[in-house]
Amino acid sequence: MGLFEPDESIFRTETPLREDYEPEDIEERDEEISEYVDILQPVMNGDPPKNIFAYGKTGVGKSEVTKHILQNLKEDADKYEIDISTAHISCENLTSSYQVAVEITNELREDKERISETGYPEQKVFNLMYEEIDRQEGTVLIVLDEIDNIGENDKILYGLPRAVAKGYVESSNIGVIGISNDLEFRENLSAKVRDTLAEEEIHFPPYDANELKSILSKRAEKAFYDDVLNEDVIPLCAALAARDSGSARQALELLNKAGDIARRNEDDSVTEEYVRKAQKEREKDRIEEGIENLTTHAKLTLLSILDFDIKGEVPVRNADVYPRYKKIANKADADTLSKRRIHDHLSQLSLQGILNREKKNIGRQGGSYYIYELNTDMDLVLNTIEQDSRLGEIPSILREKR
DNA sequence: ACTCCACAGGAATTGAGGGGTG
DNA sequence: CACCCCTCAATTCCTGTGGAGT
Repeated sequence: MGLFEPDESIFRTETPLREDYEPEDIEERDEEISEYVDILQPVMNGDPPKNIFAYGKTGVGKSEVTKHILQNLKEDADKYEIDISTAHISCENLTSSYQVAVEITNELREDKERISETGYPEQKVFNLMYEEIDRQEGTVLIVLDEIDNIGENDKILYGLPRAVAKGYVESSNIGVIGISNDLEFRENLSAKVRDTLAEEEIHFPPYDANELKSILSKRAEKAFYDDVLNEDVIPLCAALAARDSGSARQALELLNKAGDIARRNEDDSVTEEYVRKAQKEREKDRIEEGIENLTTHAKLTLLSILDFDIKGEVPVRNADVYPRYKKIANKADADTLSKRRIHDHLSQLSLQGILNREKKNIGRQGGSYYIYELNTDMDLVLNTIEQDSRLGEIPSILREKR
């Protein structure tokens, strides 16, 4: 018997549950689709496209619907020999207009002619980008997915929509479709950017439990063998996801993971219990990933809190954490950061849900401050941090103190 | 109602590390 | 090689804040 063999107990195929799966038909988003169609209709007559701002929380179908719409638009345009090109830019790891401009340029270029991500002056990159856009003919639709990542730095959102008017681009029309899951992002845009970018808006509401149920059922039919799922599994996944985020991604992940666990246990049916386990595992994975990606000093900060926690001396305030952090950093042979910086790290760790914090105010005697405590299992923290060799013996020393 | 503590968090700046051109 | 560009963690400096004590 080999190391591997086909497994036919649970999954036919996991593909329909994966994040990158593109279904033929989009479920439960008819309204948004028809809004898109109405707005983009003029493009078919060769008129300049309107800029669109699509917003809604993660996993509510913004990207899926947008891809689906542009795919259809392109196919239909082809039939009538209308020139349309599209670029879908994921701004997930892009934090400035500069980086987005580089990415757009590279997306439109051949692979071997990609430009470097740093080094050029900003204006040069913008010019390269406009050149590349100009090379396309007809209408160019640029999707900026998760555009909120660029934060304050919204130069590109000002430049792109005006490129034609200003003469940087002559032979094509540009349409920008911004996608954001941060609802405040739109408000924080400068007025001149907001007016042009959010010419048209499409709002994606969270899915409710019923909508999730129907999405899950469709996918599950393809993914699982018949009668593998217990009756209440899909409703439970739908309910958990609807209550938490209304995200289809979360619901699908849950279902996939529940199946995974069933297979691991060599069970031939997926039960509600597995769904609940999957829910817990998901949370654990999220925290683990968060910790792994912390910088050395953020980890040292976290270990300082953990040290207090071991002795039951939580919650603690930054004023007390800082000296402890210094001690631990010295032991780890790292130089110590400023108090202000540790204050930022603590803030960041709290936002990620790794720490808990609570505001205190004792008036005249000391004004206001935060108190922190661990919001995560100690062993999970230690196990994860132990893998970072830069921290040497520190995690194991702390472990022994437990 | 007013005061006043000291911390939270914004703003400006730096310097090392990625890379470019000529 | 010299000189220029962008990014990001970190530093320094500083103002705004909320409520216990008066």
